[in-house]
Amino acid sequence: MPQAPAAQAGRKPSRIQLRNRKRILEAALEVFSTHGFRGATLDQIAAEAGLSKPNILYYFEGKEEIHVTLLNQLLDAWLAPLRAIDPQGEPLEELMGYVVRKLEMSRDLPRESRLFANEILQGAPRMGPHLESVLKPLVDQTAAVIDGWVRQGKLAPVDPRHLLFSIWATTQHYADFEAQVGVLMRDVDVHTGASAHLEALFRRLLTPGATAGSG
Amino acid sequence: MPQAPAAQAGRKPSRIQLRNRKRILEAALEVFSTHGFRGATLDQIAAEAGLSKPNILYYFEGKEEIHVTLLNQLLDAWLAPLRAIDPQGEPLEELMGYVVRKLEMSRDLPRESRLFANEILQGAPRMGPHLESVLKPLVDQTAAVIDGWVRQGKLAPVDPRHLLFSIWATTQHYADFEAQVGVLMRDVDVHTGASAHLEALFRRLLTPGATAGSG
DNA sequence: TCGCTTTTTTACCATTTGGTAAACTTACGA
DNA sequence: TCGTAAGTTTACCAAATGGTAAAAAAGCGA
Repeated sequence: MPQAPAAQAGRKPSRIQLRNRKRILEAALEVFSTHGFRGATLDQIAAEAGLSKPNILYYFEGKEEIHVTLLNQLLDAWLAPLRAIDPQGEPLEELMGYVVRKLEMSRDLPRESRLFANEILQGAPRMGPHLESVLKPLVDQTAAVIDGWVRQGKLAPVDPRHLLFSIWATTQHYADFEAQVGVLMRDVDVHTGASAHLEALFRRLLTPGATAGSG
Repeated sequence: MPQAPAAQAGRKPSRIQLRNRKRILEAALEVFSTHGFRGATLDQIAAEAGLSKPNILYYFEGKEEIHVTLLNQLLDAWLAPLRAIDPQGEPLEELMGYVVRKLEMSRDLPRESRLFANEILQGAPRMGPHLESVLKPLVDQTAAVIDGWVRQGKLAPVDPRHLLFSIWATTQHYADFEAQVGVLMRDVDVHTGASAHLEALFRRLLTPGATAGSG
């Protein structure tokens, strides 16, 4: 067997291997996040990575493997802030901290956000199982924590899952819909305004006290 | 000139023409919204529409024209609820009504939402000018109305544009991220829960009164 | 029913694109 | 410095895809 580092589970990747795999994933992130899976081509990724197409296929089995690798790596980083919520912490501050961290991720890692959005938008064809096995248990667990906080009266009553949806939606919106946000808020410091706004939005929702009922 | 109804600006489209153009656009909405522009193929659209590929190209100049037609038709419907906000109305109820209408659209027209999301996600390559000429003026105008309401003390202080972003993000999330929402809230009545949650979220934000300041 | 227009189908094409084979070059331990 | 393994390039391919030409088939007013 003269060559086979692509799917090779063999040990100890060489320095070159490490460097080039990283380059490819970085290039692929750029290309996939802006064009989606089918919109991206291996040629684009190759050009962006400064490698030839066959060379890329020397490191990865195919287009799909690159995409899946990216997605799975991403999900971990993506969920880190959620894992960081401390059930022992002060409920309101734990959740507000989560909002802030998610907004920062949206600003600092917009490509990752868009990659993820593209995948989910198209029905999560390459991520469904992962959502089930990784995301769902974590969300169930977090939802239980939040429910506990609500029952203790430390938070205003909320549906934990809808709360998470709102946080994800509002924070990631700045990355995913950047093209639109850019048209509507030209040369303004978007992040600062967003931060203040989301701070108010979620603090008001979650602060316990009189339930703002309506007619 | 034996044939040319595709780009033809000529008058009076025949009954067949009307019916088939509608079929094609319906099929294209289905296909584009799930696969994105580049991910969709004319063959898929043709199959979905029950027509042959060349027949589709008899009615539209090409793939791009179908997409653009869909997008422009969509934007109008999409902005209708925003136009429906009445500057003379009761501020809080006008905005809450807007939230409700947007959430209903997300439930009833998820494909349209995803089509739009796909386009914006990829940098609005075929919609940029339209956003500029149609969306921006309308948003500027609405922002002025909301600002007025805030200055009159009828609403808690908010940045109108960030408010709109939050409304769009939270409501459209249920359509655009349906694949994820479905994993996390299996066989639950998502819409009802979402409605109650967003009602609380935005009513608390917007109800004037003590500003929920923080540290 | 005739004759003309509109609509649809049958064959094709050129390009793009994911992927492969095999030769060639470089890295590196002995 | 030499030989083997790792890495890279050149030259291809088959399938998919957007699109076209032209003939065949409906429609339809007179």
